[in-house]
This record gives sequence, structure tokens and C-alpha cells, in this order.
Amino acid sequence: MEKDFLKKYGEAAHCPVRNVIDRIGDKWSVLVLMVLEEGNVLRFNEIWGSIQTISQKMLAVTLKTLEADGLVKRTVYPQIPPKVEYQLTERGKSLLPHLHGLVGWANENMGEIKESRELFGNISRN
Amino acid sequence: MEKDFLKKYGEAAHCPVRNVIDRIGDKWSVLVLMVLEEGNVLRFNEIWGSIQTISQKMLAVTLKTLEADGLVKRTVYPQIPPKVEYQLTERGKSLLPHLHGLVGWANENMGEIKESRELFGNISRN
DNA sequence: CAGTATCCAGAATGATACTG
DNA sequence: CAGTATCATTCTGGATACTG
Repeated sequence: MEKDFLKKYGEAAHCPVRNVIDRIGDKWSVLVLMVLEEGNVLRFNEIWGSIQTISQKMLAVTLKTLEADGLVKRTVYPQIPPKVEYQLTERGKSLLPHLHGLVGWANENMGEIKESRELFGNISRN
Repeated sequence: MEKDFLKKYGEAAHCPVRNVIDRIGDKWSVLVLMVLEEGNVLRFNEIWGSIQTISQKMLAVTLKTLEADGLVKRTVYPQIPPKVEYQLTERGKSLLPHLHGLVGWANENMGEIKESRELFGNISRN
């Protein structure tokens, strides 16, 4: 029996799933978005202090990507020393409920998932 | 003004955000989950045919990870040639609404996001 | 303070060939 | 059919040093 009703996925540019995962699947974007949600308006070093293990480079790269996507707004105050503030845009805010859905799911299921993984035996992805 | 009310994120093992992103942030997991949702019960090659650009190796690895996490159930029929069927578990099904939330958001916003990115100028993440 | 520039290690993914 | 094994490549992120 053929299953021709299945959609074809994976063609990169036009794949809606790829679009999402490419955007939030990196190591830090979701974390930065949630920190900004909590802090409202934050300076570079405030975000850096809140995400303990991120490197300065990756914070800069992540913020720039989020800004380019219009999820975060960057405001520069021309002073010395410089002051730069970051905050979510409306578009960025509209994404957050979905992220909370995911994190909520993770919190509810991580315990059992870890047990499953133990039973299955640790596997490598290579 | 200090912002000590900010939570501290990023400590890997105990970070709920890391837990989610590590699980669905890879290149293929979400795609495979959605194909299985649509197809209900599918054989290895049916999934492979539905995700055009995935390699055989990565499909095998992805399915094994999802199985280890208890999101997908694998059933082997001891025949020659072999027949193996994959389907979502209840846990796997419980994740999907959240993924649909994200994909829906992406579909609604991708147009504007692409425009933003053009205006901003293409940036590299390195 | 808020970044950049460089360089590098390791992880993730892909290509290809082979097998029970 | 449903994988595994191996090798090659690409991509990501971290360390460190430097700057307007």
C-alpha cells in the first residue's frame, strides 16, 4: 500500500519546519529570548550575566541574529562608555508563548525521558 | 541598578530550556515526528521517502534517539526481508501540539522575517 | 561597556559502500 | 528492507586577545 498522501518535507527554503528549527534550534536563541522576556529591557552585560555559560562572542552573534529577524530591538545610546539596550519586539513577544509551551512540556516529561534513555542504554549520534 | 531578580540560566543538565533545545534542535527530529504524526504507522523507507533530503544514516540515528527518549515506538517483524514499523508513543503525541504551535507561528511570520533580514543585510553566524 | 577578529576543537551531518 | 561502518566535510561554538 502506497502512502502518497504523505507530504514531502525537507526542501530547506520552503519547508516551514526547517524555518522554525533553523531559527530557534541553535544553542542560545531561546535562552536569550526568555531572559529578555523576564528582564524587559536589558543591557548587553546584564544578559551576559544572566546566562552564565554563554561566551561573549556567541551572545553578540545571537543578539545580532535575533535583531536581524526583527525579534529583538537594539537601542544604542551614544555615550562613552557606550550603553546598548535590548528588548523584545512585538514579533519576538508573539513567539514566546510557543516556547513556553515547549519548556512546560519538557519540565513535565524530562524525568520519564531520562528514565527511558537509561533503560535504552546510552547511544551516540555518531 | 542591579537586576538580581533575573534567573540564572544555562547550567546545562538542570536547565529546562537546554533540555528542550537539545532534544528538538537537531536537524531532523521535528520533521520525523511530524511525518509520523501524519502517517500514523510507517516503515523505515516510507519515512525516508517522505523526507527527501535526509540521509539514510541520519534517519537511522534520529529514529534511534527518538526511540530512546520514548517518543517513538519501533516494532520489528522477524521476516526476510525485514519489516520495521515506527509510530508515535503517547509521549511523542503529547509533544506535537507544541511543535504545531511553533510551525504555525513560523508560517505566519516567515514573510516578514525574511524582509527584516534583507533590510538588515545578510549576516553570518561566524 | 559593548563589542570584533582570529583561530581552533569538537560535534553534527553527509557520501558511499557494505550486510543480515 | 533496514540498517551499519567508515571516511570526509561542514558547521558550531569556545578561548583568547584586541578596540572605539
